[in-house]
Amino acid sequence: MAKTMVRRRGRDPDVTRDKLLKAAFKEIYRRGFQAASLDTILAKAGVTKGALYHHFPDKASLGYAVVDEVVKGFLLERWGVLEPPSGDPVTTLQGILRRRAASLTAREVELGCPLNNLAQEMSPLDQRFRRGVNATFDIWTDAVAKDLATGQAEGTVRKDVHPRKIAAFVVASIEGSFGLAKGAQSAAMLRSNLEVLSSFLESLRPTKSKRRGR
Amino acid sequence: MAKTMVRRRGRDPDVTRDKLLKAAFKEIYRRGFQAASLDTILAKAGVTKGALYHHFPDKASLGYAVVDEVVKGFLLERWGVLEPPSGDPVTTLQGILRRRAASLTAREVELGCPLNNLAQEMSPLDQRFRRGVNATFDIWTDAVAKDLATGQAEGTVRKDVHPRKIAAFVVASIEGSFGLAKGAQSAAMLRSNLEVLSSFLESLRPTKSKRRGR
DNA sequence: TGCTGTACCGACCGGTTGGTATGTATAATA
DNA sequence: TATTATACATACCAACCGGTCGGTACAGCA
Repeated sequence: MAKTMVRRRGRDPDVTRDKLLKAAFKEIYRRGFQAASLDTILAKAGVTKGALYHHFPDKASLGYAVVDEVVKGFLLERWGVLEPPSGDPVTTLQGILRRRAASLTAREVELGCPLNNLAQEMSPLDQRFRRGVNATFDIWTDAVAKDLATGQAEGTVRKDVHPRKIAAFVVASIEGSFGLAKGAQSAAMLRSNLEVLSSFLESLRPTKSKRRGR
Repeated sequence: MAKTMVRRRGRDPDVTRDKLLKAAFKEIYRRGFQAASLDTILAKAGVTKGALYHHFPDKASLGYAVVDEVVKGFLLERWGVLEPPSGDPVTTLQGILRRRAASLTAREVELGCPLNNLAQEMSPLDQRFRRGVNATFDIWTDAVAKDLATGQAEGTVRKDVHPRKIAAFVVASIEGSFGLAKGAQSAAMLRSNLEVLSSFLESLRPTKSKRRGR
């Protein structure tokens, strides 16, 4: 009740911060972090420079916050990392791939994966960016690896696969596919690559022929 | 003889242009194209602004030239695209992967693939960059696809694989692997991913068991 | 020898950048 | 109600950016 009170002007720090984060994300997604203009972000957010520098000490910190509070959730949600595992991991992963392929937007094909963009641009230039971005990639990879390991325990995944290795490869292939498709501006290429990855996942299932008993 | 004459000062346009290209490549590789400073490039090349703008109409054109005349050759050479195909394509590709994994430099792991960097940064911002970068990716993909098709004709590659689809996936996986490894700053991760890719390639060979006839 | 075009030099320019300093209205507290 | 801290607003700044422009040095040709 006290929180929802009158609120003259835009004077709500949480809302202001959020507008900043959203606008910054869009601008960074479009032009990259270094080329992103604070004035543009400010104009888009409808906020002044004073407000920005009240909430963040500098441009870099705004970027870190965008990674931690916008991009991270965005990615984890889109790749089903937040959902609890169900059924065998190969089928689950293939389902995610299929759904992502079906729901691609033109903007996604044009601009690629926001997390990967930041990773490529900023990793060599700023350790904190690198760590922030990488932490998210690790969460994703770990989730996939864990699913695969569970699948092995349940007999839906071959015993000779190394879960972490395969998980890292899956993530790399996905990001690489987005990257190539972004260069080629081709949703078809992206879908095709995701299909090939899906067939690769298929090969992780145990071979049914022969050796029934042990 | 006339060409090798006295040459007072640095007054040799080809040499000057080359210094510009080399210095620009390094600076762009380090910081990205947009963040690359002409003054830094000039200082590194030991050339003045007048010389730069004599050889190139603007910064973008310098960038295009770097792609066409430096990065393209660099990449095609490193991935064996220029070498004539020999033996079965799977073994050849695996060999290239192994050699690349063995010869990785710290700088490569830190900065990633120069062509992919440019592709990710500039594709959405500049059509000419996009086309230039993409032309090289196409040459690479085509070469792999052609090898695979030849392999199919010679019986060393399964008939049910779609050469271009697989080739695109291979290139995407390689670039994705470099990208992830760059973020993680891990040569080990890169090597591991290339190994997984190698095992994927293995699966493209015809299955020897059963159906001997036909 | 004089002329012309190429290759280069470097001072300078307007615009944009991230960042700061000062001021002020509002909300919380005493 | 007085005081203080928060949450902005705005004017301003030095540094740097890509790009321009007038001048110069030299090479080849008439």
